[in-house]
Amino acid sequence: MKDDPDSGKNQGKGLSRIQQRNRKLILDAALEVFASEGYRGATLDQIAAQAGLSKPNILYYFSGKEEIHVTLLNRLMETWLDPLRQVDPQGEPLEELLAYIHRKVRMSKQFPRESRLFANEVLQGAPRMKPHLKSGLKPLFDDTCALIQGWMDAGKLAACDPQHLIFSIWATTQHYADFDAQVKVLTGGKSAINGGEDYLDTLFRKLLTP
Amino acid sequence: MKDDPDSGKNQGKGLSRIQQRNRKLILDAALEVFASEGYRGATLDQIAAQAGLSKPNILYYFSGKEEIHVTLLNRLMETWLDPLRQVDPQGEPLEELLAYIHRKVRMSKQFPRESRLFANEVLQGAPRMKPHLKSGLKPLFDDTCALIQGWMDAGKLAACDPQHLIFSIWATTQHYADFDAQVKVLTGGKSAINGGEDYLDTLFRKLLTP
DNA sequence: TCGTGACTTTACCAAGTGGTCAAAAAAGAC
DNA sequence: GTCTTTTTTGACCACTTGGTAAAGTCACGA
Repeated sequence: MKDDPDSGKNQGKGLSRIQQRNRKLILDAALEVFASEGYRGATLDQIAAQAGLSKPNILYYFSGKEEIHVTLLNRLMETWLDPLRQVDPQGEPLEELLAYIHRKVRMSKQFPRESRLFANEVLQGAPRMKPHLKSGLKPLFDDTCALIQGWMDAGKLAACDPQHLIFSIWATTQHYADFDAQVKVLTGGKSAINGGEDYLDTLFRKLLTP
Repeated sequence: MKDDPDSGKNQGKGLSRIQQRNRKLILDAALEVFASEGYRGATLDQIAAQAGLSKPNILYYFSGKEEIHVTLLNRLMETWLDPLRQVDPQGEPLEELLAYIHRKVRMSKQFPRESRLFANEVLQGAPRMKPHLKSGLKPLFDDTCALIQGWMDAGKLAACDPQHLIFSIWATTQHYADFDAQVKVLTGGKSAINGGEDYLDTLFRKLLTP
C-alpha cells in the first residue's frame, strides 16, 4: 500500500539500502544528462537508460524531472561555495587567493559534470538557481570582495577590482571543464588542465603581488 | 509550381526582398532561442513565435531545425575567428595582444547571444561544430601560439604558455556574456563589462610585460 | 512460511514535438 | 486587370515526452 519512499518505517534521512543505491544511481545519471543537454534537452528516458532503471521506477523515487534537477542544483550549490568559504581572512593574502585558485582548478578536474551543470543553468539565465545565487552566493561574494579590498588597502596585495578578480578566477578555472571539448581539440586531447594550473598560478601571482 | 525559395529567377544569393527579410527574422529568432535553450531544448514553435511567423512558414525557408542551427553555427564561426585573424605579426606584441583582448570584450558586449550559442554548443561536446573547430579554429590557434611563442623567445613578451594564455583570454572575455545572469546578480545588475575591460587590460599587461 | 509493505514493471495517456501537404492568399510580370 | 509564381496558412501525422494506474514481484520480519 505504501508507495511513497519517504513514508513507512524509514523516515527522513533514514533511507533503505535500495533507496540509497537507486537515488544515487538516478542523481548520477541525471547529472550526466543534464550537464550535457541542459534542462529542457534532457529526457527522463535518457536518465533512466543511463541509470539502468525504468522510467516509472525513476518516478517512484522522484516526483518528476523538475525535482531531480532541483535536487542536483541544491547539492551543487554547497559543493560550489565550499572552496570560497575556505578562504581564511587570517591567512597570508596572496597565498590564500592562490590556494583558492588551485582548489578551483582541482574542482574543475574532479567535478567537470557539476561545472557543466552549473554553466548550463547560468547560460539559460539561471531560471531555477537565481534565488540560490542571491541568498547563498551573493553574501559570500560580497564578503570576499570586502576581504580582498581590505587586503589591498593594507598593501598586502596589488590593487585591482575584487569583483572582476573573482570573475576572472571563476572564468579561467571553470573553462577547462566547461569548454573541455574545445580544449581537447586544440591541445590534441592531452589533459591540458595540469599545465593550466601552473599558468594560472603565474597569471594571478603577477597580478596580485604588491 | 515552384516552392523552393532557392529556385526560380532568383538563384544563389539573389534572394527576394521577402526572403531576405524572413530568413533574417528566422535566424535572429533562432539565435535567441538556441542560445538560451541549447539545440535539443529549443523548439520550432518557440522560434516561430519569436520570429512572428508560423511554423510551416519557417519550414518553407529552412528544411528543418537542424539546417537553421547549422546555418547559425557557420555564420558564428566567421564572426568568432575574425578578432584573432586581426592580430598582426608585424605589430608591437604587447599592444597587439591587448588590442585582441579589447576586441573580444567588445564582442562579448555586442554579441552576447552568439557567445552563448557557441558556449552551449561546446558545453554539449560540440557535436555539430567539432569539424569546424578542427578545420577552422585549430590551424589559426596553432599559428597564433607559434607567433606568441616567437615574440616571447625574442624577449618582446614575458614567457608563459601561449595555449593557456589564449584559453584564459577566451575564458575571461566570454565570461561576461555567458555568465551574464550570474554577473548581474552579483554586481546588482550594473553593466559590469566596462569595469571588466579595464581589469582585464591590467591583468594581461602585468602578465605579459617583459 | 507466509504476509505485508517496499519495490518494479507493463500498459497506457495527454500534450508537445518536428515535419508534411494541399489549398488559400499575396506579389509580381505583362 | 489577369495570369503566374511566390508566400502563407490550417489541418494533419507519426513520434517523443513527462507522467500515471494498477498489477505484479521481491525482501524481510514474525
